[in-house]
Amino acid sequence: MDKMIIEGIRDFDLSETLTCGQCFRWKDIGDGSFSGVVRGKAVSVGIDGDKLIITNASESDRAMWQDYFDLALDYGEARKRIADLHPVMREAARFAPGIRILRQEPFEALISFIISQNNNIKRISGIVDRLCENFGEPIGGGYAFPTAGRLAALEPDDLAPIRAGFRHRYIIDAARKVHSGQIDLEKLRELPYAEAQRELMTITGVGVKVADCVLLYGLHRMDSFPMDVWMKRAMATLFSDIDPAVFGEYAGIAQQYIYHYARMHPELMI
DNA sequence: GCCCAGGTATAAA
DNA sequence: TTTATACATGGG
Repeated sequence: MDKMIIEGIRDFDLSETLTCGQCFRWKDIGDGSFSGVVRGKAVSVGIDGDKLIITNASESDRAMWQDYFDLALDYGEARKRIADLHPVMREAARFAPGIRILRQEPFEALISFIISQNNNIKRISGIVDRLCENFGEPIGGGYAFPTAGRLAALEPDDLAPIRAGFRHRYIIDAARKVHSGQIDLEKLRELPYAEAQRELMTITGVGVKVADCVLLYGLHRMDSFPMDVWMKRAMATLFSDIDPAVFGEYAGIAQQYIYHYARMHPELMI
């Protein structure tokens, strides 16, 4: 357990990627690096030039970390392609050149985005922290994300310590549907987008927006780009002339660019 | 106090 | 099928 170095890093900005609202367990240490827990491993990460440095990672997990940070995908190329799709996308893509779509654990993404509804990023992070501290397995330097089985055995009131309010019953319902096999998250990787979305929405507290986030951030469904979530909410007037199908395999990244862009241009939101 | 936050469930029109 | 309101909590 020491420093793992992954070389040849390009088009990767840790702050843009880890604080953009796609994940909630990374903390800014202050020197440009971040500490967090992924798949039960507590590490810190930093970038120096073209080197990604992961501290406290074991060498046997190298492939897992490359996968998690989506290092196999050429985001520079993706960004060019997206910029060429639409003038608004060219503008939006300028604002977050270093964003990557992480491959988070599906169950963690599901619970995290249930918590995210009608909430803000800072408080979401606090609730997720308390969820892990109270119900996650202790690991060296932190806590793993709780398993579906552990949460499924609880009652909504047992979640009082995490202070997520009305979302407690949603979290328990999600955990029980996953633990019982009623929802098979892995299966959602292969299903047509609309079917995967419909399955997720059988969970109380999961609507189109949460389902979209779970599919993109938890299952890396890069084909997700629901009109009813992003076109209406963020920039209906600017995108009045576009067919979302043109985004194809870049839809997920395009969606993240738009969200990031819209955050900096609230006047474009409806 | 009031408003908002990576929304959704629920009831009513 | 569409629209209005409540929802727990905490920061500004």
